[in-house]
Amino acid sequence: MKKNDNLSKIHTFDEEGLRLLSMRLKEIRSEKGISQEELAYRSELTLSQIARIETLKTNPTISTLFKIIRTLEIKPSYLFNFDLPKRQ
Amino acid sequence: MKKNDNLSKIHTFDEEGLRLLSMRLKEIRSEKGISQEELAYRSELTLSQIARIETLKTNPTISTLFKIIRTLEIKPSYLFNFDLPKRQ
DNA sequence: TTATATTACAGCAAATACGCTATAATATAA
DNA sequence: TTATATTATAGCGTATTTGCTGTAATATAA
Repeated sequence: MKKNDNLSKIHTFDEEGLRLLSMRLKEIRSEKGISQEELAYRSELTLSQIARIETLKTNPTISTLFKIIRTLEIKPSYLFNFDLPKRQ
Repeated sequence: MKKNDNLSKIHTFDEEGLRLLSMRLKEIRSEKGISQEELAYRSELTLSQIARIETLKTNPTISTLFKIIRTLEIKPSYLFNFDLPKRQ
């Protein structure tokens, strides 16, 4: 997987955004008292993928996040309830 | 590009979510009076990619959307201000 | 402690996102 | 109308996501 090779990256990784997203997902999953495995199963995603999102090992597609959002029965804006300042 | 080959799809495409997202992006871009090209340039994305998002030809990664969000100087929740009902 | 549940990590193959470049189609202005 | 701006489409190459399948590490329970 080689995530430490930051030299060969075209599709750039917004680490700050991904970190905030990961935090929100963990928070909401904890609120709902659901494990990564249960979320994966109910979302029709793999446990791998849920873990990769929460540990910042991947840059998920929006459809993957939509699956999670639908499963958690939340509004998309609830998962994305954080600020992302403009880059200077 | 072959978007009509729905038989060999693993990474599933949430068409409804992508359509809602596309609508919000067009709306916000129009509110701000900015062209796809201008948005692409300022976001450091390609015009191709912006067009693909708005015409539902791609399933963008969240980092791509974060670039757009930062450029438009909006909250992530503003772009995701729509509902996604749970799948039965 | 030991057992169990949960989370993290790893490698492979298939599918796809994205940059790049060009062109076509469409809308808007003159 | 013609010119110009904007949006849509297309193909190619590379990097990446995701599923799949394990295994390891860590937390929790007994």
